[in-house]
Amino acid sequence: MKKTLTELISDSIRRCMDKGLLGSREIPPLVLESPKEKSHGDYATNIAMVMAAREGKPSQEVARIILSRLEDEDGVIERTEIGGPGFINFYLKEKVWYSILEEIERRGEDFGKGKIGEGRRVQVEFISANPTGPLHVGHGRGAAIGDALAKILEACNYRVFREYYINDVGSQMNILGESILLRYLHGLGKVVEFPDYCYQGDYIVEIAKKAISERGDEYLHYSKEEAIRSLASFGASNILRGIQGDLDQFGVHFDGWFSEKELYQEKKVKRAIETLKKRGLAYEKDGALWLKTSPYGDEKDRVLVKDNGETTYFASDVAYHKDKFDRGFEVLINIWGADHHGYVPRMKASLMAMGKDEAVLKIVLVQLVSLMRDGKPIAMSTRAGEFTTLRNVVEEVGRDAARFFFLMRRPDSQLDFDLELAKRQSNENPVYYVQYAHARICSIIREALNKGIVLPKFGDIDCHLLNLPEELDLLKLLTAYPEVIEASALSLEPHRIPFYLMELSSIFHSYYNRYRVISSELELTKARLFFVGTIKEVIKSALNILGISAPEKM
RNA sequence: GCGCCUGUAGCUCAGCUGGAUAGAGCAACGGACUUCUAAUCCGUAGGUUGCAGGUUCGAGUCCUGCCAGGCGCGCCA
Repeated sequence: MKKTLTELISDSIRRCMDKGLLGSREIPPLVLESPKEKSHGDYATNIAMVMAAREGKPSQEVARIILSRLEDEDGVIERTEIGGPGFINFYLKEKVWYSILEEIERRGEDFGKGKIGEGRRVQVEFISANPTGPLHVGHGRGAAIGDALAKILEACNYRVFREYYINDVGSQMNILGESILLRYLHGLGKVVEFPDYCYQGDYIVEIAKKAISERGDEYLHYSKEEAIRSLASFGASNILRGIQGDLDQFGVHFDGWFSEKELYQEKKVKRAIETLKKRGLAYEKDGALWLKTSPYGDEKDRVLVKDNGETTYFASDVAYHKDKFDRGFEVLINIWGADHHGYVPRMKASLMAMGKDEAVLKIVLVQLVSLMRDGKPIAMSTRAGEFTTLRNVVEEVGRDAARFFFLMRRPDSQLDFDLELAKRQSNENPVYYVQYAHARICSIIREALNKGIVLPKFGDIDCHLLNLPEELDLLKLLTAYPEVIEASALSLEPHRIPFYLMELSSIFHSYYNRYRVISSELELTKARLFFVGTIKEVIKSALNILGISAPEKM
């Protein structure tokens, strides 16, 4: 609807310019908003005020000129007015809102989907936690956001590929191997010291036990280096399986798992470095090889190959991102923990060094999660790490509540996650509030069927019976649903959808308490029954995008 | 020291990319179940948008400087 109206207005402005009524040549970006105040119409635009300065005329007059050439062929506009400092307010005819009901029926599960993606291939890389331990709540937030964004983009006609980058190379792998080896030796009765820098969690002990039961004392015959390397790889694959299990339980599935180790095995890091050298963007200094990132906005150049011949983590990342492009992705979205934000400029710079536009890489920074219980923070030490795993949280509060809580806030604001609140089945908990609205509608429909009422189609109802203020508000919200999805996709902000759901549910609950859907008046019953059915569909669709279930009974 | 993020009601947070009188939920108080699910609803109260300037018709939103909190500034990953 917004789109239709926007076109009407810009057509009008164009006509005014053609006839010389307006002096400007270009139409500034047209902003159409739904005013909070109902007395300001269904939609309002500030275009006259924006143009006023350029035109050298008072904004009210500009507004009058624009309105004078407005041609509403389809007859969607009830009336217009010029308000306040020069807003143009539009009041639409009721029939406009009813048309959404027909659209929801016609498009079914596709309602809400848009096409701004134009089939572009986008890769969403998220979580990408090192395989050195189980996922914690912070990863959970990244997982929920990454997965929801992927679904949002899919709904906007992007072709989405979800990928997990496995950081299975480097010093943390050595530490993993060493940690397991020490537990392994201890398990075989050797006396060992367990240093602070090693991974402390009990899962390391479990992996060591597993190594013992599967391989016996085999590793005792290896050299220390050999044993560490072998146990690191044994441990990493075990931990990775655990991570996959955790994600499965959380309902997150990847299209691809990309191993850093394979990046090296396939010589992709070396080749990426060669490419950069050829472009004259890598140079040697102090025995190391540097990438010129500073010309592209980074504060200094970065090392690709250390003076000892080893490549840096940055080098693999450069190669990894080059590989993403080589695989044909047009847009890259990385979900990162906010503690990596210092890394953003150099990553973007490296893309520019490869001749890419930095805008094709979008990095969503996700802030920390503070776990709480009844308003009190839970200590997050590595030592007491057990309770902060994603698995434990999901087991305690459930998948739906966990997802909703993770998605409720803007990614870049810190999140307080209260376990007791997430479990509580009461009005303090927004998850159930939304799901309950869905279940209630299902219940109404069940009741109607019990009474032998045939579920109506759009063609069977008289929409004009739906003229209560609550009904019109709900219709307007349903109309806005596709716009919410699109805005989430453009801003990469999934939290807009939980907020939309809470608002929709709120008006529905209020409507439910005040009026009856099933009554003795058959025509009214039919109209309302169809109407609440469309609300149910939209709630279900939105929950589905968030990866949350829409129960029919609660 | 430099950089990034955050600062909005007692608490947790929105605020549609600069719009009209800043909004929700929770907590508090008072009400509503013989009617499609009370995991709900209705009402009351709650604000110097961290502080000070600036930009303009108009600022929670943009620019500058402070203050507070978090994070980052490696030839670690």
